[in-house]
Amino acid sequence: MNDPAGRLLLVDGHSLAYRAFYALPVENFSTTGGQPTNLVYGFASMLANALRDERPTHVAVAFDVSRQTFRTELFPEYKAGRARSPEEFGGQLKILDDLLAAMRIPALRAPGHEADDIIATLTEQARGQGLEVLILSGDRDVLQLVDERVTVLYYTRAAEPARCTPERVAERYGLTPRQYPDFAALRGDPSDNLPSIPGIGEKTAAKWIREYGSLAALLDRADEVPGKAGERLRAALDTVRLNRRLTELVRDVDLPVGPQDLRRRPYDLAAFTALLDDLEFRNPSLRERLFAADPGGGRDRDGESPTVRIRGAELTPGALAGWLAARAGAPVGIATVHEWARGTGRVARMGLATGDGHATAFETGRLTGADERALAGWLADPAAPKVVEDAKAVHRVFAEHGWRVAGIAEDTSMLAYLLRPGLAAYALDDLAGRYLGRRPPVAEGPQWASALMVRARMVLDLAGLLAPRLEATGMGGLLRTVELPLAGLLARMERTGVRVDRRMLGELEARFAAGMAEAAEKAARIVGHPFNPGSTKQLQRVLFEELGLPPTKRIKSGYSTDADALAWLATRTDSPMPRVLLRHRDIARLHMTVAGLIRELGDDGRLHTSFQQTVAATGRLTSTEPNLQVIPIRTAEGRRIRRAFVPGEGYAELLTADYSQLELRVMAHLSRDPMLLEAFSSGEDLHTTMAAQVFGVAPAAVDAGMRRRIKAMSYGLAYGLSAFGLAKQLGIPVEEAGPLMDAYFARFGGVRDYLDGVVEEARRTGYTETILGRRRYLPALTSDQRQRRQTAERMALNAPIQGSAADIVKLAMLGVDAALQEAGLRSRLLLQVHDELVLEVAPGERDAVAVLVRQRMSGAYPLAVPLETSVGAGPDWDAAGH
DNA sequence: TTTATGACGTA
DNA sequence: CGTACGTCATAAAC
Repeated sequence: MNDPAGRLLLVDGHSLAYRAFYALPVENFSTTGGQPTNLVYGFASMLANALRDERPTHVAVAFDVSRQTFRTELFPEYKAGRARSPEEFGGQLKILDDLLAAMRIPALRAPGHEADDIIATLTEQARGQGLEVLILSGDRDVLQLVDERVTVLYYTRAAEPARCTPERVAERYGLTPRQYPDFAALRGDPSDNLPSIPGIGEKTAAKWIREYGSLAALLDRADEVPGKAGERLRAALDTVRLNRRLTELVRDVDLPVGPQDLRRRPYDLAAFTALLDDLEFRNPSLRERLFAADPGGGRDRDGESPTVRIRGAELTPGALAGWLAARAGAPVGIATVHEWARGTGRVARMGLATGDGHATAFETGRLTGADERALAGWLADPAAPKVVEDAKAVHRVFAEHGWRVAGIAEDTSMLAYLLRPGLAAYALDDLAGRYLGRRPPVAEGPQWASALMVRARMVLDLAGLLAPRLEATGMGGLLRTVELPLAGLLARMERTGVRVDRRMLGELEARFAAGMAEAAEKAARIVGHPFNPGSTKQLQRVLFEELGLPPTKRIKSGYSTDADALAWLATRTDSPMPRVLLRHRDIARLHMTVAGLIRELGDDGRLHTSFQQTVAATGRLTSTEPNLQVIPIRTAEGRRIRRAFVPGEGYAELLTADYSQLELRVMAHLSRDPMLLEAFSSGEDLHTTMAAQVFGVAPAAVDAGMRRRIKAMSYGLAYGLSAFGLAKQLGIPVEEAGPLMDAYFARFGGVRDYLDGVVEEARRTGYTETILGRRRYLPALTSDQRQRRQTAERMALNAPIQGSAADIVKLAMLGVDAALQEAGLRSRLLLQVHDELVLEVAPGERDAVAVLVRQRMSGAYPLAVPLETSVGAGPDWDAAGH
């Protein structure tokens, strides 16, 4: 049904918001910052579906302004008795306004009137202009507007709204739409608090309206209505008349816009994507539906850049050398397509673009020999500035061709990460919408060449936008002297990988699998039937129902079965079950780790992890596929896995070097607490020295328990530990933990002052800062929700400590790598595990490497306390540890 | 098939 | 009611 005049979709905003809010459990929908999003999510989803299914040419959303309307003037009890909406409701309505603004959909409000009245008014006007009207609502009052050209999409709990046409209304109520408000007035409406007539229900009300044709006719002839029901009607005439005035929708509200002003417009893509990111809406289906509903198409046409038309074409063979030479010295944006995913593989195709509007694209496999040499030379030229989307990936993929890359001047993902860490993703496709208001074309299919040119230009434009912002925040140096050089180093480490003994891993896998089976059988014997100990749900049934063990901590799905809970159960019962389950957990965990390593192992017998440089909000690196930062170390069985990490062909040993108490030293440096500084310079065991201070005894008199408590508190403080948490950690009553903290701060008060000060300053400025100026923004610090605010406070006091430690380790990595090269050694960095570096040592280089690593690590950054590094070497990772 | 949850390893 | 992560298996939703 295509209508030249168009289709107008009118949405009852409050009604839809209300449905969304109660349809989706608020506890499942909130950002990591604690902002509830269930309402916005549900609303966006319903709206996106309606836009997709109805394809309206015009759209508006109407909202109630407040409860004060002409109806409450007439009838103060109108809608009284409705439960006050929870606080999460109103807050999300504000976000809804932002969402609609970004989608360029008008949000209409009219003081003194309800959303329904606005809808009725626009419907009336649209009817006059020949528009088809669709009304999306969960409120039946709008049914009175239905006619041949006006359909109500009535939202119930069902997934799809019901299409209410005149036929449907007749079917459902036996009434015409015009008769609906008559019927509603007679019946009353509990949700609007309209009184009903005792004894008169839906059936009678509908019958009367049908018989008499209208409410007016019925009331005129009220005397003729027979029986008890007639008496009741006559007793309630005033009520019914009032009801009728309340149910009639106003069709001439004074509005600043008419239907013609509601024509759909392209999204404000920058605002729109930024909002989706802020809300942490990552559901691809929702995102896709919302983008698909953008009348702007959400996608750029080929060949156009934000500011200029790109002049370029797929490269003629032999032309690349000339193209590059003509642009000598100018920053060139690069976009690539790899042969396989994960930032690895060779480069299949690439696009290049400069700021003057020139661009080109080509397949690397079809370059002439001269072009290939020109490209390799240009890539390796530090004086040829390159602007890329992901420097580490660029280093890695070009290395597959044997080409070294130098002169990377900007990296858009790094820029965006430093400017705003903690976002879900920093790929071009994520950033372009937010910052350029455009969506990059997909570099596939017949249009790949122009798409790559546009993408390359977008990379360049994005960097042009972000780089000045980064300079303004003082993080330019961090980018250029730490992160960009580190990207090259990480690419090398990833490509190198770490050798593992496949056979040893295979044996461990079998051993752990057997151990799991054994523990599972033991558990089955105890309860009398087999079950899956890996299933939390089955575990809960076995423990708390079948064995009747005492309840543990409550979680969403019942009672917790985590290690703490099982250990507690073990002390509370004679049943061997908790211990068997703990054993099963341990082995299952080890099995999983080993199986994962085996799966990731390449044909070269080495594990090539990926280091993520733009994930952790504090500035740390992370490791994925496999995650080599979580290889077990605490138990003997776990360390067996470390023994499988060995030096590769041509190398003699592994060497590990780690910082001692790096975060505590950072805390001492940042707080300048005199006692803590002194404790570090004494050279004695740190925790013992501190315990002696706190407990007021000689260091020799400090026992293991005292030391343990102080150590736990020192580390805990850097995480925002409370007395309650400390008590739980140490297994002591809160009444003991409080005084312990007081005693600690009596000696190390500077630490407390510092931690308080960090939070205070972050609240003022909106962000925390590390020693290298790396920022973390924490807007939740000023939240009026306590829980949210306190979480942000803990993040605020931890971020400078963890982040500065990360800064130092990154500096150390660069220092170590540079020193190895300067010394002409073959030994090389393999892994970083937060405060530990793992190297592969060439024969005969161990002592030189040990000295150099210690020097560079301890000298990475001057702190107010010495940076101590311990170094060990051995035939495997476990043996190298200390 | 995809997404959410609980659990747990590391620093 | 202690920060920062990634991975897995299971269960639920689809």
